[in-house]
Amino acid sequence: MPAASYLVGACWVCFRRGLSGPGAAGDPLWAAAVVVDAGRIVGQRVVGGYASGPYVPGMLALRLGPQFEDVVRRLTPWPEVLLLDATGDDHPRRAGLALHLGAALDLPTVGVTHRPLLATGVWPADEAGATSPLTIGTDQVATWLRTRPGTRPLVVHPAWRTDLEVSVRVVEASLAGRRTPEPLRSARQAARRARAGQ
DNA sequence: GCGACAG
DNA sequence: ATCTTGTCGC
Repeated sequence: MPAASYLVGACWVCFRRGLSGPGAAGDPLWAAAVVVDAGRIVGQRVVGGYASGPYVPGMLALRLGPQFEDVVRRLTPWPEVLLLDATGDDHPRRAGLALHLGAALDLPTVGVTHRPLLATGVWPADEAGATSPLTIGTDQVATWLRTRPGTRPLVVHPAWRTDLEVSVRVVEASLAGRRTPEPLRSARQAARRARAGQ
């Protein structure tokens, strides 16, 4: 039997260039979602829309939740896991957007961010694959992951139906030699391309 | 009062 | 998010 396809999805939202500060409801945006199979894009959707509210730390879902849900629902084929720039348990109410979106879509999710929201932890060694825990109190809620030497580590957040171990494994498997997982890069590129067309 | 603060 | 600037390395 052939090896099973491993379909990894990702979604991204970008705003008009030059927008600064927290923004507001009604900000024009472009949302993109992709599905990648062994490094190849096998599904892609892009949609224009408007922000539901301003950006407030801890309430990202109120700004972008409906837009992410809308674009991902249009995706075919359906991925096995979805990556997005958001947190899971690293949140004031242990309910970051990655958790919300996975629950709403009944789809396993993994958050990937540049920095933690509340959690703290020392950076891992400067070697590919090095990790260190990010904790809130005594609970590990996310993992620092050095995806490439000499670059800032990423924060990997377990979210809907994923755990600390699986989330790191999914991210490492989708790096394709870059610092950022390839599906997320593709989704960002698709959103920006749509923006450029307007 | 001041800085921090997923995107 | 998005912008700018500067630096390092291939």
